[in-house]
Amino acid sequence: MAALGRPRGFDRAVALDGALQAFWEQGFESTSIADLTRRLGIAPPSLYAAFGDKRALFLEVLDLYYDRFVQFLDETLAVPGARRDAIAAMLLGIARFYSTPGLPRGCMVNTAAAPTGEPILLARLAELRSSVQERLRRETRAAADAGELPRDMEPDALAAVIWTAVLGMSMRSRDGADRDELESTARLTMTIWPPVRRSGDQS
Amino acid sequence: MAALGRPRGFDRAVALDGALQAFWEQGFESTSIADLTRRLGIAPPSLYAAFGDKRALFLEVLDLYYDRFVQFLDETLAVPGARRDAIAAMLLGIARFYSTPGLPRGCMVNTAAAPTGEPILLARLAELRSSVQERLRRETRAAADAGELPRDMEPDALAAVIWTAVLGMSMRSRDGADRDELESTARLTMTIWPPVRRSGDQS
DNA sequence: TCCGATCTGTAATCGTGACTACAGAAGTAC
DNA sequence: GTACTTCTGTAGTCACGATTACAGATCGGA
Repeated sequence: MAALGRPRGFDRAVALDGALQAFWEQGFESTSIADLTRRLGIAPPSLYAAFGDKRALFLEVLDLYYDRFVQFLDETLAVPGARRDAIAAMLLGIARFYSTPGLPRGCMVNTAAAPTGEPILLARLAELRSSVQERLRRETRAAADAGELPRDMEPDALAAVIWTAVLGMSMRSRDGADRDELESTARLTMTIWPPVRRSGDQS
Repeated sequence: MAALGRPRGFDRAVALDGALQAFWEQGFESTSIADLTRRLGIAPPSLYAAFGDKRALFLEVLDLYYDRFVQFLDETLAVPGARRDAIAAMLLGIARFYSTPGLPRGCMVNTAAAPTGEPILLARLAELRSSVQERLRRETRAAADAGELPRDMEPDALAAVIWTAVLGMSMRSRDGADRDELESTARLTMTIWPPVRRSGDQS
């Protein structure tokens, strides 16, 4: 099980996390290999041996980021009770996530990385966004099935508005919006969806 | 009045419009000088003589784009009647603008151009966004002064939500959302702001 | 017609950034 | 200890893209 040859002189997971920070802050294009080697304290050949080229490293970083984000979604949406409350909590949680001290501003998938002229990376980013949007649609459809939506409200249209708010909050965070402002937007956005008292509800 | 020396062999305004298209579609970084000279049909020295360097050209393009956008805002918001109706029309107009056939998708200031590593350009873009956001705030404050807002609704928070929708719609347009979807989002977003019957209103 | 001024096209220059050749170091297996 | 394998550090290579030098072209004015 022990690896043959000289062992790697750095922790791969730590390096990947460092690359995540760098790409998240500066995006794909303006994060140079020199930036990465300086930040991670390893020389270019080590980087290339461990992760492949810059694109492959970025894709791996994306997966890491996305997995964490999905885990957050799962935890937030798993709470029992009205779907509306879970989604409201999720939107508020995203507002807070986008304004977490110590983390880069906004969402890496939405705003930070825009590698124009890198079709493969752009496609992957779009795929991840699409996946989250689809997840939101599942939630609002479930809410509709549970009778939590007003009769004239399309679940897909509701999901689209919420998704639009997520994207917009990410950009506003990049532009310097503070936590209070984002939370306010999250709350106000949810007023689109009036709580529908279901037959049998208390209070 | 006639210029001295050999006259320019191309129309400066047409070239500027071509550069606008190119930057809008591809962003600053991945639009190369070669792209521009090919598209505009002029050689590099002519481009540099007419516009200065790439950054200066981009800034001039930005001004052109922004002036047109502000003109659109002015026209849409100048209609008499309830401010809410004007703002709803503006949001709907933006949804349509972001999905205009023949134009690049989304807003150039919001999404297309993200010249990471170009602080001056980033600052200018942020400045333009901030300016539009401030414009929205003026509108919602005016609406509040006119008694069009519910008592517990902060005009700045309302402006922030609308601005968030603008940013989000721009990104969704880039991701392929069609006109119907964006219009639906614009309408649903405005349900945040319930029309308040003012004393003396008819119907 | 001749001159100075300005534009145009070709073909460089020049810097930057991704990527790698190579020599040495540091492990395991025998 | 020796052979084999894999990592590390230095110092490149190589391509690409912004920018410009230079020679020729085209204009108004004398």
